Amino acid sequence: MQRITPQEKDFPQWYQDVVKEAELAESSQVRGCGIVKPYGFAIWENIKDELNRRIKADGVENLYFPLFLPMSNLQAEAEHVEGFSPELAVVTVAGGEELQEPLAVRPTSEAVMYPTFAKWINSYRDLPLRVNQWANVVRWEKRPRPFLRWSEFLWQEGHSAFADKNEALEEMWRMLDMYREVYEWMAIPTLWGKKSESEKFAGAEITTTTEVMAKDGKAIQGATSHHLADNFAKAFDIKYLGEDGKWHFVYQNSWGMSWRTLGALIMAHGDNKGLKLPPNVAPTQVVVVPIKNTAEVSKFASDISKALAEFRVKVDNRENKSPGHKFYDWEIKGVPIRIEVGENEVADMVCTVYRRDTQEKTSVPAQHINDYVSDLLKEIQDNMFRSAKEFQQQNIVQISSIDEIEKHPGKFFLASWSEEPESEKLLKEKYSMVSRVLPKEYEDKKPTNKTCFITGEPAKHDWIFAKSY
RNA sequence: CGGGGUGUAGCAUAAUGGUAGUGUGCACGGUUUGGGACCGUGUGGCCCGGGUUCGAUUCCCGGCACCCCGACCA
Repeated sequence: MQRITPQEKDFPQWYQDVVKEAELAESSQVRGCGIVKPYGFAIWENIKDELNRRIKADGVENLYFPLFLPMSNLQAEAEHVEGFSPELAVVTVAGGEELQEPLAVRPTSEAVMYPTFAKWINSYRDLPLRVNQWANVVRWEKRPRPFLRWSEFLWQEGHSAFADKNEALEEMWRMLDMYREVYEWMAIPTLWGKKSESEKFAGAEITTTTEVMAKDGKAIQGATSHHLADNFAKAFDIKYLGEDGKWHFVYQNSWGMSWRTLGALIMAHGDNKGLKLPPNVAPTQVVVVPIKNTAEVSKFASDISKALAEFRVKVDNRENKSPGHKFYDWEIKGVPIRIEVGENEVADMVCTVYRRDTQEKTSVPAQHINDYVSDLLKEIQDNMFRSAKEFQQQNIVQISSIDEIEKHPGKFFLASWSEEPESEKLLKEKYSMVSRVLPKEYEDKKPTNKTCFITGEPAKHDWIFAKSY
């Protein structure tokens, strides 16, 4: 029975199948709002814990601001309101009464937090202010997709204010580095750097991004770190009295990563057997499957799991499921290592170890199982990153003319670009593709070609282009 | 918001103007267990409103919901 559509047949369907069959999430009664099931949420919690640890280690404090904000707050920053109005959810009635001023449900919290920042910040001694919140936000998107673009989603959003613009810029890049490292911790390589003018966050001066390549060659915007300059400071009147005795506007950043990371994780690693999880993120790193439920085999399985207690290990003791059924279940869920134990293993005092990434089976003496698993988890983690990196590099095609795009469906493109907004519009109309990122490593380099691949005008930098989710 | 499609059991599906069938799941009993076990018993269903008709799950009209394609999308 084929429960998962092969990737090569219909990639979006494969994705939906994996989300369902791996029991990550399901849809709810409200269109576009998803229910994250325990297995999916456990993965998110692992990512979240890792990210939260890094955020705190960088000296940022967690706090919490409300879900609602007065509509007028959003209108303070012109580009910001223009960018977010179309996807707002608005409350007009509360407590049985029509509200005098409607309340927006936050689509992001700049306009929620910054009026308060204006109160908190008075002196240069109050800077830098660096805070973060874990929260839900709502963006009523036209076409939702599980994890990647649900109407409501969980994320963290960091917000900071500095006296010095350069200090702010340093932080923006440092936070982007943090996101890149978290992705690498998930065995996912990213392409990272600046966004183009048209792809910037509404209200930002600079948006930086980590772009992930899905297995179908589409891009996923993995996390973003923005420099807001003094745009919001002026809109919300956030200023401080400097050492010079004069008033100055602050320079601000905001940076966020959502559970879209799960979508990236699924699409960057998954195969036709289902999800494939790197050990760092896997809620269960090792599953022990007893082939038979005899007393001896059960005891052996239990002993093995005790020997592996330092890892996230689980014994699948379900009595009414055949071994084959259990194998499929854990493969769909992407558990990195499966240990099969039956009468043969008991007799020989060995474990049959299956690794999800390469699908290989090995026989390992029971007394060495802990060392073996310890090494193998590291090896799987490294191997998954290596193969994802290799895949990424093999699927970036360098082109010098826009016409070459149609010869390479499902690829990323590296091309020298004039950075003209009009040329990006043309690219979008013709190939439904936009710029994804100006990789940091190319920012200070001359472009490979002198002329723009779209317009033929002088090129400024080499950029990455791709279709996106 | 434009174009197309679909609403039948928890899920997946079939047939039908006259008592709605199958698979799967679920529950119970038994036999099983080295790649999605088997037998038996049981559980459970026609999106909403109106019209035509002796009779509508079926035909017609309206509504609502969801899915797909497009536009939109830190």
